[in-house]
Amino acid sequence: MSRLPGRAPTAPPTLADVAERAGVSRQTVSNAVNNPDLLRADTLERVQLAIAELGYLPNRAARNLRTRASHLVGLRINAAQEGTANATMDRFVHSLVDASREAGYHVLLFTGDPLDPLTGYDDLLRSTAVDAFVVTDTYLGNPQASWLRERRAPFVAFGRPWDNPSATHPWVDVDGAAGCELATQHLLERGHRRIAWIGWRKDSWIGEDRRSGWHRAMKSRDLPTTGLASRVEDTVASGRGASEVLLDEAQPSAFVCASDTLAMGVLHTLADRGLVAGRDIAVVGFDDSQVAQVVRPGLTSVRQPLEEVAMEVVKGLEGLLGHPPAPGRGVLLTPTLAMRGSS
Amino acid sequence: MSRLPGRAPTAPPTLADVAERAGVSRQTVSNAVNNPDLLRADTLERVQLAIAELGYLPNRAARNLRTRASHLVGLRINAAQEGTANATMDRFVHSLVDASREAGYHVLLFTGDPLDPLTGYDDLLRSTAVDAFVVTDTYLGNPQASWLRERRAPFVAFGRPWDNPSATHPWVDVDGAAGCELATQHLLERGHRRIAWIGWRKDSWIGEDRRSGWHRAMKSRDLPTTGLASRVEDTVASGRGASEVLLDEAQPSAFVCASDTLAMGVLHTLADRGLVAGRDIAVVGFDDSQVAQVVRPGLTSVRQPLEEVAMEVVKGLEGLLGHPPAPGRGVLLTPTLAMRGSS
DNA sequence: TTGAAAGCGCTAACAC
DNA sequence: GTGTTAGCGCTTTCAA
Repeated sequence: MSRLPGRAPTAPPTLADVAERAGVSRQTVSNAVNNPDLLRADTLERVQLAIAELGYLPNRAARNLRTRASHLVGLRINAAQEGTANATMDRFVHSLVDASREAGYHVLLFTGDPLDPLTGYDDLLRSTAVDAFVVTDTYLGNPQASWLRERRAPFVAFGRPWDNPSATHPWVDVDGAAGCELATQHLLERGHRRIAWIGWRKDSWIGEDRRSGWHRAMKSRDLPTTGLASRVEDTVASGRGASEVLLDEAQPSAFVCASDTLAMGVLHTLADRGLVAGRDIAVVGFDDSQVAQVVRPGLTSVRQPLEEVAMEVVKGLEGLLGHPPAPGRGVLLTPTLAMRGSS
Repeated sequence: MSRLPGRAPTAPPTLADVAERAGVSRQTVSNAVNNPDLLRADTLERVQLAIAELGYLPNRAARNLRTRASHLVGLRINAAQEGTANATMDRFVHSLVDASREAGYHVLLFTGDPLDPLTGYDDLLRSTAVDAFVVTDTYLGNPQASWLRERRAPFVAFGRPWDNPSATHPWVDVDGAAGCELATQHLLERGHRRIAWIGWRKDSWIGEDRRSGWHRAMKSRDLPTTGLASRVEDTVASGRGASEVLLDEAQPSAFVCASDTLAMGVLHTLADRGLVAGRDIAVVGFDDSQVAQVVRPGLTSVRQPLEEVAMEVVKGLEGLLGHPPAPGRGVLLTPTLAMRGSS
């Protein structure tokens, strides 16, 4: 197999290698790869044979340089919080990697200062390391959105632009209110009437959204909600404390929680008091975490369709990066309820 | 700000832009970035000023093409298994991304067929998309190792070459035997004498290694192990079943498990029988998963030092990719014990 | 339908 | 110390 001089014996074959072997010019090989219909059938076949024999694959760097695209999508991940029962991000990452591959993209991970939502984005952007971003940490609104927009950086958000409903960037989100409504209805169907809510502090858009689903379901049956709601931090201890107070002061027969973490707190309280989850008191969480799946007696939980989210995110990316660009709009997906022993 | 003709107004500045602004040649700018000590102080300052004013950052694709390096590390992730209590991979990913950044690398994620350990690697390698791989799924030995080695692909493994102790590639692993020995000793110190083991089937190298730690600790005190060990699948149900049998037939006062998943099964059995974990029977798991952290009464668990693992992996990568290459060898790290209510 | 020329932005090698 | 030249491997004109 002849090679250009000066190449290391292990260097991957280049266009020129294939061209030489197939007896055509380099451009013809390029066309065979990128615009096969331009070639005559027999030429194409010859080139493809050479490609297969050599195991040729286009050099990414060269292609990236020439096409001004990296086929890389940047995703910023924050360290998973210990002591909580949330693995949303991880399930999403897996799904995103899968969905991206089918669209010809790879996912590039980076980290940033959890307190500064912007770190990390800038460097990747200016060095043209990625074609676009997937932005996930929109729980506090997203300053990234306007920042990225200013810089004309393509991005799709997992999470609504809570703080700016008129934002025009593509986003995908899961309808937390619908999820909690589903959870509450499930409990109503089971005969519960005094259903308590344990959620997050009022400054969390997501928390208030989820709460509204519980509230809506209760109101649709003209059931009271006063005194049945609590807003706390997202920790097991807070969920435990809140459920103790609610149990004492409002006698609920069921709890809907904004997270599995809080729901675990409720399970602790029940066990402390010799109550059995699912028999004496029903509990529903949110996220369908591993914890929900393995804890006794199984925690019923709202499950986000993250595979779908990832697919929609990638659709959005394809729109953004396509020729011509076809910017998508917001997509809201409905979660499901994973039912287990706790209800 | 003058620009070369034909550039889109949003295109990032290039070396040429900086050179023009600073009144030097392009090469000098390149040197200012890559070999600052070659420049005279005042020239350097002038160039750096221009770089700052323009917000210049070298174009990755161009640099990659020229240097034949992508500064990307490939990591294959498999879908997290639902219904288990294992988040090792996710904690590792976070740590790896962090450690890599400090070394100037980014992590590129890809997926593969869980049944075929090789899919995904080949394409990235042949398209020179990554400089190296981090290989993690070595639980069945690692066919990737010899395959990657054959292709002269640099890689560092998280996991020992169980099936080939003479393998020469760099690897980092956590001493599971030491972890389980630690766990068992902890229980011995608490006064337990009949300590049972629940682990994985015999074809798991990792499982046998962990088991050996329990065995060693027991033997060091001349305690019997016969009838006290069980080998099952890594599911909650299996852990539950195994613990029922052991409890009936061997009357252990404590369990050491090869995973938190199995330990959760034990907790189920205890609850079924009205026994209290940590008071009546002690339980220790392995992985320090979220589940261990939030379940009642807290599951004592062996915690892998994944941050350290990631750092060592990156050290290995730096050695492999450095000039000259300094291939590292195996590194074995010792886990710690996260103590909680279950013991 | 195929080939020749140019150039993406950068850095290695060498000349000044 | 600084500038000039060449070329990494590819795709995009445009000509044949």
